[in-house]
Amino acid sequence: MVTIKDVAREAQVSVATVSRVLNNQGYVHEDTRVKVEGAIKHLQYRPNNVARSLFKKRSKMIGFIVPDITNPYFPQLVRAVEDVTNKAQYTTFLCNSDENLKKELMYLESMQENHIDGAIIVSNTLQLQHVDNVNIPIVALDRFFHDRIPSVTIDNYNEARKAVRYMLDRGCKRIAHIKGPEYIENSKLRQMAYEDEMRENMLPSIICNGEYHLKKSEKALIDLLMLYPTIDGVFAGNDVMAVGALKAASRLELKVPDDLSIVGFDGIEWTETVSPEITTMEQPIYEMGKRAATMLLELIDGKGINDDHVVYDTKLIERETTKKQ
Amino acid sequence: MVTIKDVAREAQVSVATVSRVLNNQGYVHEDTRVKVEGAIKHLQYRPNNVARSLFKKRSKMIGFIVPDITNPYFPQLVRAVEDVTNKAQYTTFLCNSDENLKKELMYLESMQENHIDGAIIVSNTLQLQHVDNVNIPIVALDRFFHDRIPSVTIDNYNEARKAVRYMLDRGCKRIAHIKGPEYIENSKLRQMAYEDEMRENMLPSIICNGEYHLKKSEKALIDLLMLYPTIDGVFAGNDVMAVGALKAASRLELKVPDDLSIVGFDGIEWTETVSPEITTMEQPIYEMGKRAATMLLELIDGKGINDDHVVYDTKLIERETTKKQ
DNA sequence: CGATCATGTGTAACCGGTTACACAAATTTT
DNA sequence: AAAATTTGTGTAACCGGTTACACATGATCG
Repeated sequence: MVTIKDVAREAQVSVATVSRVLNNQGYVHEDTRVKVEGAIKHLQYRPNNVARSLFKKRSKMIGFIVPDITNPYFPQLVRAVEDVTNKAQYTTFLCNSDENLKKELMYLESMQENHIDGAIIVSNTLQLQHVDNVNIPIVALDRFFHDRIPSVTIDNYNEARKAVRYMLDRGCKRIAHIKGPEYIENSKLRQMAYEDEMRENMLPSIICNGEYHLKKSEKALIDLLMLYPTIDGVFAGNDVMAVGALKAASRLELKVPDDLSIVGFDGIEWTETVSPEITTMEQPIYEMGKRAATMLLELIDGKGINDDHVVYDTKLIERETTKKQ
Repeated sequence: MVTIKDVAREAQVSVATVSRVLNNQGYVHEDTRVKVEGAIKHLQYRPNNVARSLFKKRSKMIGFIVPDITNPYFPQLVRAVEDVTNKAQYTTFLCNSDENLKKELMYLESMQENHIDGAIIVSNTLQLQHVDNVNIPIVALDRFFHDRIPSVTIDNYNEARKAVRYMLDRGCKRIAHIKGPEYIENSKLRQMAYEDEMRENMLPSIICNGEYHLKKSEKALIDLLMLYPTIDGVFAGNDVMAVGALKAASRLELKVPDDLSIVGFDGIEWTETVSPEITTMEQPIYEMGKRAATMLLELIDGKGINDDHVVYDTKLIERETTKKQ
């Protein structure tokens, strides 16, 4: 391995001078700079970032904890974060927590040990106390974390109400809801929104559990539709379950949207891969990832952030699973 | 930050002793061990992995270069790699190359600078020379790289022939192929297999270009079917394009599989989210990721690997887009 | 009972960078 | 022309660990 000493010897200067050239700071005579750069090129020298991190206490790495990268909501988020951080010369390391506190804590420790400069976290299980003794900037993404932890989210409650209201506007009366897991705050908020909107319209709520899971929501909806065949609309707690709902309709040979309207939530690509394409509340997923990453970099650079809690709007994408006005 | 010196002072021993306790090696008296462990717990000490890496020249980090994490083939691969490497106390850092040589080289450099212990690479653009001056173990995944670089792949050519043969067996005669990008070796092999299998059965080839892209393949197939409405089968170069083909059929109100059979390739989850579910040649994606990661760890540990080039079989999953025998 | 070996611990060099500080030479200011 | 400042470079301490080596003590053995 070529070290800074080798370069110094080759260029007949001290290591300090080489370091100055590398970091482009302090005084270096033009002739010396040329000599050193020549030596660097000649020896194919690459500075050792580990040594550098040790001294500077900056690793140029950030961590990203997601529940599960195979969940189709997350790849875009990861991509966005990577795009931003890489542009700023940071590398991202990825952790799948499976919504499991133990794993999350393990990852946080590992991040600490590796001198990570900051972290982005999608979690409902982590508590303030857990991240408090990790002494690095943290941004919460997709899920609100704590007043003191900056976050990038959407307003799940109000956007979900909009979705239900839209279905009501389009003439649905007997709308069912496929809910996600209760321990996920977002999922709970969407359910509450559905219930409140229905209640305010003097309509009964009817809910089944899809667990954020395609097959489970398909099965749950089939069972529900057998019991209550007059259901004319389904608001799914997320797109994965909306796809499940569509499959259920297909199994039961219901026409979508004529017999049954379906609205999803999230705006993942799956909703466009199926026929008919699914109407959904689209989150600006990539944009959210970008924003979180940008905020994190600012925090790392010690810049205060103006709006610590960014809340994005969703966009109703009218597709083929709801009736046109 | 609590350092090893703080612990040494607290436990009234030398740093060497603390280090011995931490690494569980060398002689340490039981009483001393207890004292040190007490101090560690008391001070909440966590060793600094950066310092450790600097001396040991082992960072306990591995790199993973994929073309694009938002491509639905890759998340499972990433997940598998992470699961294996994390179990061995490694962290994984992820890089999206966009099949772009410049980015790949940039990432390789960054890995070198960060003293990465090894890398897994999905690439067609990188050449041996590029990875040769990076002096770390490398495993190629999904795509064959070079004789000297261990790899985990499938036999694209023969498995694709099986797929076409299966369609012929099921009575399809006028089978078209939606091909992927030519610069991707796997895609080229699958196309060749299609052509060879058709030729050997005295049947003409008919090919359109889907670019591994849903919308493009949908459009390409619609155009093709307009010109040649008697096509009775489509072998898609991957599942994403098979989904596109299914949408095309739906647009043209063709019945699948009665009017048109469709077979995909890869075995990604998308094929199960649509109706009808798509028949596909399933790759053991998770298994492949696991294997590649395991091989890499062995290489890092200096163990020679017996079979440097692992080739997995695919499995024909008969679903609803092909006729039952 | 002296030699040999296992056990237990500390000192200091080392990993590969960065930078505070010292100092000399060149340049500018007064 | 002397003083002050800017420019250019090297020495050595430092970041937080690991480990070779030295040394002391106690146990084992012929």
